[in-house]
Amino acid sequence: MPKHSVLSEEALELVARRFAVLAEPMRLRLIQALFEGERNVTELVDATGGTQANVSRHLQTLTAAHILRRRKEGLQVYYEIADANIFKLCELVCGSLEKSLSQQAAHLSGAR
Amino acid sequence: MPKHSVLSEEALELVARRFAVLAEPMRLRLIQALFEGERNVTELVDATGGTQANVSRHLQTLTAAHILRRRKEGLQVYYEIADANIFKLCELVCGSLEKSLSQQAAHLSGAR
DNA sequence: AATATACATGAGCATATACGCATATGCTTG
DNA sequence: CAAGCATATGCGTATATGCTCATGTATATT
Repeated sequence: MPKHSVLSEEALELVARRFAVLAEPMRLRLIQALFEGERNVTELVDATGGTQANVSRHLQTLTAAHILRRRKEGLQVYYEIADANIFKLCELVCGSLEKSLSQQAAHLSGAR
Repeated sequence: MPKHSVLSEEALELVARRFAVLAEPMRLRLIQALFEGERNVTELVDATGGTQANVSRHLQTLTAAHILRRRKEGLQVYYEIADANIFKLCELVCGSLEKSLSQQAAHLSGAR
């Protein structure tokens, strides 16, 4: 039995889709802005510097992916991170990145 | 001081780029095929069912992202996973996915 | 009820990228 | 050095997705 189970074609599609949701700087900015707790759309627009329309769209994408949760309160809509795994995911990728970058740096500085 | 450091715009771009590399079913298939060790291109073509050209391209993308490592041996080129974080990454995403799916299932089955 | 505010969404444009086909490159062997 | 195999790459096409502008919808206020 393999250590890692083999995923079906549909499962791979889903995993890919999930990575794709995280593959957008603006969405990462939004996630980052929500690290410390929930915020409404206007606050997120201010925090990210995006247009209201664009922010709203990305929030929709993140919510559809169950990464964020939506809470309506009167006129405002508050979003917060719904999937705690996001924190670990970001940490892991950042870790990988640091490695890649230090490798590149070593390469550039002429280590051979 | 925030628990999670705020990333610069360029850093976010890099993180997004990294997620984008993983956001392709064929590349995930390749990674999966390499879970148990290194393989050459022809083997990977057979394992994934893709065309040689396409597999070669995706291998290049994964290697440029430092996710795979390339080793040339005579006529063949062997690839293997270079970044062990990939395993954890995939586990995390699969975990998130299961949650999302079970939520959707609960939703569909009429729990409210 | 009319108006204002917060958020969502439809349409259109621009860009990116996966794929297939054909061909090039690199290495080995006779 | 010619031929053959393994791998890489240039190019064209199709499709997906992000962004902006304008407008729609819901809730609150006067």
